[in-house]
Amino acid sequence: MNKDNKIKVLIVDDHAVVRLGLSTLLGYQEDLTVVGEADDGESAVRLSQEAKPDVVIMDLVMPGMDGVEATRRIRAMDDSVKILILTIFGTSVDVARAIAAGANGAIMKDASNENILSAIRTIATGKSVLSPEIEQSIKDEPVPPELTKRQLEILHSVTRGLSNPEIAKQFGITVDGAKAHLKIIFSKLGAANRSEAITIAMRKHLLKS
Amino acid sequence: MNKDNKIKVLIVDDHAVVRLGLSTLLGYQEDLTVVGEADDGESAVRLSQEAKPDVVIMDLVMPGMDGVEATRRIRAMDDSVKILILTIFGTSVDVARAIAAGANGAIMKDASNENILSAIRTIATGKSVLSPEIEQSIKDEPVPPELTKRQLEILHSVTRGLSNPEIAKQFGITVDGAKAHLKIIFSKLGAANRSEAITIAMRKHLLKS
DNA sequence: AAAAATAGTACCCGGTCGGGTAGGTGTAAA
DNA sequence: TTTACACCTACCCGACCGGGTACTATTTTT
Repeated sequence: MNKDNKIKVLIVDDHAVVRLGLSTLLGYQEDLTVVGEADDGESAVRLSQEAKPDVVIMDLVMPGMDGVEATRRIRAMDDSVKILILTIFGTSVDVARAIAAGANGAIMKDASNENILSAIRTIATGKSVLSPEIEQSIKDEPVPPELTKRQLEILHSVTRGLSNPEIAKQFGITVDGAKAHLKIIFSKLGAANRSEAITIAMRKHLLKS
Repeated sequence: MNKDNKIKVLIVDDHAVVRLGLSTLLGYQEDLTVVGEADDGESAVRLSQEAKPDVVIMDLVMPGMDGVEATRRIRAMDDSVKILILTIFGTSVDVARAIAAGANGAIMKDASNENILSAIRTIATGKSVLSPEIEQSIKDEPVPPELTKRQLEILHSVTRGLSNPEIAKQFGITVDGAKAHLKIIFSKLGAANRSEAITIAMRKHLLKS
């Protein structure tokens, strides 16, 4: 790993308590050393250049640049840096995105301290770590149903309770145009109507609000 | 507080990392001592009887009995125990419920270590601690629009995309009956139609899923 | 005991919804 | 250069939605 034979770890989490917990946990381990802590994506990217960690423990939900984007940038700069997603919240969809962005593993919020340590060590050797639940949920949702920008805008209007005539007026198109969009949205989401479409879109985190 | 003049603290959180972080943080303080840790509501109630803490640091979202219910029971048994909600996730509505259940204060996920410590000390003296954001959000939603059990069941069917005839069949009532429920749900939520009702209900966390 | 809320049935009516079909653009990949 | 897709228009049609009103019964609250 490096001359001291210790695995260098960078901790990235926006919660001070979690950072303290992780650094305490890692501090007790003889084969691990914490080389830095970051509380957002920008700092994470910067510190991973300066401190050259072997493993980055990365939270997903953070203010500013999120964990997925930080993962992408760190891996783009140096793909010898291994990244372990440790998501306190964050859904399986987010994790799947992070994996796609280059993360080497992910463990969920309910992980025990032992699980976290073994995950770090496993990842440091170059192997990947995926909890069975996450692996399953990635397979369950092979294609995140992609909606175009326009379709998302229209869907957002639907969540605000707008009718097709109202949507048409708002977007300067005809009612039939609005309906045409809705038809495609429904078929992409597998929804039978507006109500189900909203629920599905919420569940898949397609809506910002 | 007690003969050692130390504030006895019970830590309740289902995340091992957070518990470790908190106990580490509190361990450095001369006026604080950790008398126990719990990872769910049941253990929290039991330990608060055995360990007689002065302050309980309570997470809201936990498997099994949640923080709100645990708060209610602990305060019911002994209202000299002060409870500080430390919510990693958990919305302002949840916090408001916890306050109503007897919690003495709440701080949000982005609290610094210093904020957490000062909140513990403040609460131990009998004062209450509420972050400005939380205080504001409690005032913003003075009346959580209460739906009856029946209305929530029907609203849940709506989120699944069921039509009025389908809802009627499912509940063994007439279509007019289903429509009558929907009319009341809409007026309570201030929604113009099913779509807006779903969005509002989601935002106010009235739906379990 | 009276008032209010919940739950349910029933009818009317205009507007909306969703599906089908059939086209017309433009843009961006194969 | 086809092919595909996003975007938009147009028409038809049966079903559905939401609002209004009215009435009954039970339970809860005052």
